[in-house]
Amino acid sequence: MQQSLNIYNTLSRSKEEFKAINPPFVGMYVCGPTVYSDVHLGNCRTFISFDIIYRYLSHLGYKVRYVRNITDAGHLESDADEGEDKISKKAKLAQVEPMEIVQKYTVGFRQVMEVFNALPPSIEPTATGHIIEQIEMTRKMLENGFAYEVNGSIYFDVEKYNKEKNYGALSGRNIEDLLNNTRELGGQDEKRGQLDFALWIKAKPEHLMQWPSPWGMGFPGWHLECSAMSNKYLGAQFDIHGGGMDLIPTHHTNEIAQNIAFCGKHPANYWIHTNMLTVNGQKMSKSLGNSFLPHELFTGDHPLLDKGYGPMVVRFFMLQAHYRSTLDFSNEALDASEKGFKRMMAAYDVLKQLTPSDSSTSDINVLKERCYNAMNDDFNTPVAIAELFEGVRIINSVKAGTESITETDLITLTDLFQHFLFDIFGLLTEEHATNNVGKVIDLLIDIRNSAKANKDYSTSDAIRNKLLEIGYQLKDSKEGTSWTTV
RNA sequence: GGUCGGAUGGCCGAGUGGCUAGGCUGAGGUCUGCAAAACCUCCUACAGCGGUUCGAAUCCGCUUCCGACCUCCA
Repeated sequence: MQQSLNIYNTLSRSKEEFKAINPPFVGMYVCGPTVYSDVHLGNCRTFISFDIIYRYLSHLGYKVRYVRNITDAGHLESDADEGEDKISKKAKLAQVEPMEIVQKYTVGFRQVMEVFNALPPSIEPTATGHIIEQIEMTRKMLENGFAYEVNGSIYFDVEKYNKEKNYGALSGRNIEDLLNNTRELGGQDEKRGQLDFALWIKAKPEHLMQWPSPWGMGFPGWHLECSAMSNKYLGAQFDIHGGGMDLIPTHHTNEIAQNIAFCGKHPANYWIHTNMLTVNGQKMSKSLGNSFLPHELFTGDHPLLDKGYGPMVVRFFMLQAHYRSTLDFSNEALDASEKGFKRMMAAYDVLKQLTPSDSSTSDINVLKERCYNAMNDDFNTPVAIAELFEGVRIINSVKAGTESITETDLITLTDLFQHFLFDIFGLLTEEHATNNVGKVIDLLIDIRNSAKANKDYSTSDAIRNKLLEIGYQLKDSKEGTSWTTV
């Protein structure tokens, strides 16, 4: 068995054995959403991926402090540091308080996460709740000579930073290439260098969101809140920092620069980045207009969808691809996952009813080992699921009587399925019918059995077909008739 | 244009220098009054062209195509 957990680290571009700084404690920071609009499915994929990582680390016995921020200020319309704060802009359009926008989309985000059965993080701090920390950090960066003030705004001096440190360490780019390829953004001449970014932005009087600072009224730049909050809750150096891949070149690169400029320490040992969800091969994004909202997916109310899919089917679909691969979104792929998910869950129900024998025809311990090996290899959920499907085959074969399993192995297998399906993958069984419905169906099964005994097949078929129409499927077997919801 | 990453069977998706996942679909079979489910078997793929090697889909080079980032984006 592969004992150790290996994680692909963006910093080294290779898999590394995971070693916690202070075991059994693990600090993990994940960049959360900017709450100016609904989260779409691509956003969800990232948070579901980190939910799995959080769950697996916890399952292994780590005490994880999982910090995921809510960015509710500072995220500008463009990186020219000229535009308006995204939330401020939305608030003006809707003629509401910025905090109403923030509240609406924060609540919406949490609801969606709950529907996907993603565990809430240990701490969910907000940018507006940490203005003081951000001002303090900015002050320190000025003091350390990595930032400069222009007309009440503070900018980070990237070229100066890069003389002492490696600005492109995370993205793998060198600064000359970046300088040569930076597009002319225009309208921005306060900054000394093209790559410089704002730490603190002077607010115009009409700005809705602004706070007092040593440099006058203003608001913090995007990137800064994550540096400030990770530092506050996880310390200057912690174990894991994550987010979507699209954050690597700018947001995370700048975060690292800020933390180093602030205290000289690289914030995180392992940088984990999740890949994009695509639609017809293209990244799902708000600006491309190809994004799906979770409720559109659940109801099927979207031009690209033939039908709706349950949140657990979507979760299972996402787990069938590795988090570092792009995943393409289509009806066909969702259909396949839906069937696979139902088969998996049906097998779990069967598993609970199996009767043990004196010997096992399959090596359950090897199966278990394979499942853990898969997860230990950079959280390889698709391989782990493939192994579990081998378990499904065993379960169904034992039920059919073509294979057998000992009591010890049965316990191992049951634990394995429970741990993986529910604790680690975070799946939920679809709500089974209430007891009363179950009793009524059992009664109908009895009546149908009498009819069958009398060879009154028109009655027995009618019962089966009508039940199927309203969503309950009967399955005859040697042990009797069972039923499932469709 | 620059940087980086991909191209896997009908579809989705793992993986990897020799033992060639898995799900879905399709075909056949077993079971069954018939269905459904389940189980068994089959359809055996790695973009193209070279090279390294006893052996490559896996390593190297070139070509074609696709994507991401360089503008806000998980």
